[in-house]
Amino acid sequence: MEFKNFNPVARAKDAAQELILTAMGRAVADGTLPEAAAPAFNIEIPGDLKNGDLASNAAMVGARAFRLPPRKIAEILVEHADCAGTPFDHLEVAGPGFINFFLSHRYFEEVVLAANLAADDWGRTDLGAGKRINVEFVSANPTGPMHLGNARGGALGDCLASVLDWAGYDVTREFYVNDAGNQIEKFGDSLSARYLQIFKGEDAVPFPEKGYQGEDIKQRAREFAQLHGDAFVDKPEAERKQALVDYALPLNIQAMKDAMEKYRIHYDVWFLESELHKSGAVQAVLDKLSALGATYEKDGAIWYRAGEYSLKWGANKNPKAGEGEAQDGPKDEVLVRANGIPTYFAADIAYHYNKLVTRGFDQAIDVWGADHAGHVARMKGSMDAVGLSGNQLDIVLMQLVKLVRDGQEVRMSKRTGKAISLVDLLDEVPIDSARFFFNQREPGAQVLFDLDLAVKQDSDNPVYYVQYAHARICSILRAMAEEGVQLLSADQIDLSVLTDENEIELMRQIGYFPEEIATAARNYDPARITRYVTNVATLFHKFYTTCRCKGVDCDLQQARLALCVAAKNTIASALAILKVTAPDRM
RNA sequence: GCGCCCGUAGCUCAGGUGGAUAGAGCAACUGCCUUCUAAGCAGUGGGCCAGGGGUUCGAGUCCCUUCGGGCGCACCA
Repeated sequence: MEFKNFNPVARAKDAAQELILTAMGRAVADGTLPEAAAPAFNIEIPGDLKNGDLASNAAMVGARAFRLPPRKIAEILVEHADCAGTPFDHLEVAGPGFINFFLSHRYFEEVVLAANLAADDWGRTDLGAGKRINVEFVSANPTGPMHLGNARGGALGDCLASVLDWAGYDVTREFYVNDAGNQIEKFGDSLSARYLQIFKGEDAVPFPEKGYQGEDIKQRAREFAQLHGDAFVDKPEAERKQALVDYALPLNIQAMKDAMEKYRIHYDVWFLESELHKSGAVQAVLDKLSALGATYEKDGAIWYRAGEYSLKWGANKNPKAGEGEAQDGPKDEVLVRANGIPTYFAADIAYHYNKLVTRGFDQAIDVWGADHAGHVARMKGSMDAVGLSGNQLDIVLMQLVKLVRDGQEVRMSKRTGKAISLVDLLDEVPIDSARFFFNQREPGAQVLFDLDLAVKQDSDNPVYYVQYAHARICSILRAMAEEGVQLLSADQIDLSVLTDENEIELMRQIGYFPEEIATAARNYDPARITRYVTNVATLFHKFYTTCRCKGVDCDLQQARLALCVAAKNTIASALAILKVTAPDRM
């Protein structure tokens, strides 16, 4: 049997579907059911496993079409179903007309086999069929240190990318560096003011009102002053600013790269916004929009006719539309300011055009903070406007992080620069803990990050619960090796002896792994993986306390060791997706 | 004011396209270490799924509404 891309759950569901359709056909053929089109029905995993391993509502939704009571239809279908050659042992009718499917033991044996033999690839599927996806995340401004929100965005984006990779997509991780435009101007103004203050005194040089207040700006200015002394004090402002930015920006970008690497995030691409301006890509996309009639001029600026493009993606209507704007559409957007400088929005359109056309990605995913929600509709709409499709760009909106310490919310302030930075966080909290925490909640849910809990090195911290399961398995394998027990290959072992309830439940959970990854990929929700791996750990701990490997008869011992290896491979792979370490001992 | 997200145990949260008796982890209480790691396991208590209407065989899930949180509505990014 080939276990590449094996997904037991998907296969069982397909088999169940097939089984019902075949039974329906037979029943119609022999006249027990009237001639009727097969209704659309579900195959699902029941909440209570007493109701079978899988269940279908086929009889209930077919009541109208077949003009018979649901239970009667269910009985007819079960009578006409043949489980031979399927993953099922038998079928039952229950409740108001559910058809419940009970898996054969062979199914569970195949799960153990697959998880052993596929080894590091257990869990992978070909759902994505090699489609090229670009996942862009964090993309923090290089003008200052990254904050807690970036930490969540990093963990989320990186794990989302992993999950897509495991689901068979060809994934590129990307960081968009905003090294151009307004905020770089502000960056330069701030640096210049701090530099001059060093030589002229803080009171003598006014700090720009909208400048960056952070200590990091002062630090860069001091470093620059140590290198160049007062050589730039009397230079023209533009020249001084340029020199300061040229000095500080690469250092800031490098600092972000270092922090991300420490956080175990490795980007395939660091994409510079400035390249889009230099290469003429921004101008090209402006020309294209203009040729397609999506722009107009007003008050010296070039505007984007948001209209139906944004509306299609759920944008607000603009209650006070100005002159030239559609009265019943969303607000139009400036692409090129009256001063001739393109806006961030213009560059962003060019950037996504670059992803989808120039670099030929099939799909782009952006992970954004919820504070950018207002940008979603017009960004997707602009893809339609340049002749692509808004469907090719998916935005994952992430709610912001609340930090709790000593039971108190720690307020973050961007303005004073007193926010807890990502670097501070990583100094204080173990990486395993941080990555696990940030992936416990779905993107749309607010995260409460409890610093005290994250730092704790005990069982209150859920990451250790999972890691401990892995370490325990390794410990069993070590103990067996010390006793001189030879591990047979899983396909040489009689797995039919694994009949304890705890063994069955562990095997069942292990079998969910590929489908769990696939669902996480489909829903862009890597938080499923932390919940899943916690479940596996729970079932392993139960198995551990009731089913011993040491001191049992040889056949049972081999079978249990194979189950241990299956659990170990599953936990290790799930943790690998999260980029959390899987220790051999604790 | 307009729009988006959210409201489930004391706390933090799960509950794929509506399904069978609403779950987990913390916290509280009670048990279990001469045997592969007790960072573990077993058990007890705890709920008008924010309130109110509707849709149907069936609603935590879908629709409307009220209340209560969060976030957006720039020639910022």
